[in-house]
Amino acid sequence: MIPALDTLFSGNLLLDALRGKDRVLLMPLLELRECRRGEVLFEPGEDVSFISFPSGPSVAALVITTQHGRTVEVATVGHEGAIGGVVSQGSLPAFSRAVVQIAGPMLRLETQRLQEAKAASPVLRNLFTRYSDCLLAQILQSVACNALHPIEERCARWILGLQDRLGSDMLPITHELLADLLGVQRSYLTRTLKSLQQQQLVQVRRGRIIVCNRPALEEKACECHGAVKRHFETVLGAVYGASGTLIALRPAASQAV
Amino acid sequence: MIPALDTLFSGNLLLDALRGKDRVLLMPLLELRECRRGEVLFEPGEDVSFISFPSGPSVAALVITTQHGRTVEVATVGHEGAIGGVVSQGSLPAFSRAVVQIAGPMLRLETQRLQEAKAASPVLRNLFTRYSDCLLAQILQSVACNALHPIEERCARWILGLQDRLGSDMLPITHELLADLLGVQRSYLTRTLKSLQQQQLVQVRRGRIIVCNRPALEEKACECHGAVKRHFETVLGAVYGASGTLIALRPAASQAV
DNA sequence: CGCTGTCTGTGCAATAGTGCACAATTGCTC
DNA sequence: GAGCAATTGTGCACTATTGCACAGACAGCG
Repeated sequence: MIPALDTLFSGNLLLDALRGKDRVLLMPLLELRECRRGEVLFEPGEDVSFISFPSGPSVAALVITTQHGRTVEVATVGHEGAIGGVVSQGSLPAFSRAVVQIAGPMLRLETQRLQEAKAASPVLRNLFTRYSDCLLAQILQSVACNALHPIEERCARWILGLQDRLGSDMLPITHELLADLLGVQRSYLTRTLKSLQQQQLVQVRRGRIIVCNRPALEEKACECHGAVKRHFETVLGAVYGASGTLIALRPAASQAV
Repeated sequence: MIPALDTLFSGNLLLDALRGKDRVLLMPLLELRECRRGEVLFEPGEDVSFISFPSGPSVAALVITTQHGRTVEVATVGHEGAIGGVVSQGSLPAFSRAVVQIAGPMLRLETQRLQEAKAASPVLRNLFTRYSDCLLAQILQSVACNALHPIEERCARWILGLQDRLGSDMLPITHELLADLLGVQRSYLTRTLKSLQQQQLVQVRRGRIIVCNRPALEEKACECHGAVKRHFETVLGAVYGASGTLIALRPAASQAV
């Protein structure tokens, strides 16, 4: 049905970690969709009927909008994971909105099918349990990050995260959008980016941010990026290691929920 | 072995929701422990070998400590839930620290035993899936809350949450501790509480905060308290309804992950 | 080329929160 | 009922961030 799925790599690390019959079980159930920026995968209150696996450079996010219309990103998911009922186990109403941040291909799987496949395969159960643990870790770290860290550090963290997912130095994003995701004023974010640029860490262009000096940017960013990455490595390192390698681990004491 | 467990109510709403053979399955596996404030249930990096069910007025929290020694609470759990591997499904290293905030009895269950019981009972699986979805909702909302809402509102939210769990107007907590949980300076929190007191919402006493005007406090608090409560009601309302009632729902559009 | 809409840069006043020092108060213990 | 340790109150200077207004720059399009 979908030709791309018979080739070896789907472009999603979770799926590409599958082998043998687990692969056979899941792959035929996937539907490939090209998603535009801003496309809503599900709204708060909806029953989430499908899971999306960002493939290649596409990125989706969970966002929360307040009564006053301000928004923040509460989780980001790229080709390292999946979004929609992964943590909340499907069949329950979504609490947040899911939006496509970086356009691109997404592999879509009905929640119901995933549940069945998990019921049939311990490997799948294990894989998704591990991923949702990592996603949770990311979210927990964000609670702390938003409470404690100044915008400049959080901005640097966010840029690192997106770069990891895109695998490119050029990040296609506007100040406006990034400000929304961080939950700050656009005009202040512009100043913050200016500051990062003056420190030679990034270059700011219309509609994109270019990473110039990744190591220095890691230095500038809060510890959150590294802490989450380490948890991914601990919990999913072996899995990802088998296919692509998302994670370049810096040796450090493991941090763990 | 533990006499209290044969009586009808454990003081934990999740456990008290159980009936018949599910109850019989789980109850004998519980160990009652009296926990002191500050007691650490598990540390980051540890394999979480047991789940704790706060009973009655006891409250535990997940907290994250940064490199610079600042801490924040990332989740709170009282008698409405359980802590430790509930979301992260056990057998994976904890990402955050779990600490007892309000001393009291906790029912403890080995993670392994819970997994076995869940394997044997669809009702248990359903119950814990629902609870972890709610806990996740709470955490997601906190990401947004910490990014967007000023301390006064967050402080009011936190007080409401603790009052719900304790079921009392008198909250035994110091400014120091609360400031840590909110991730702000103690001296600033003192001023914030002063302000709430001047608005007749609370009374501040040494080592405790007394709620004077709950409705007005709900008005002052950010929407986060209500949003999370509504999700609990949607997802677990029927369950809790069967035993105690944690949740006094205000009619409103449901918000949902 | 020139227009137009989007995106970015910047000025300025105001509020929120930090960081620290130290005084005042309270509850408890002996 | 004095003393001690923990807790709370407050002053002050400083930084972070908001909120808003508006000018300037860029990219694509006809």
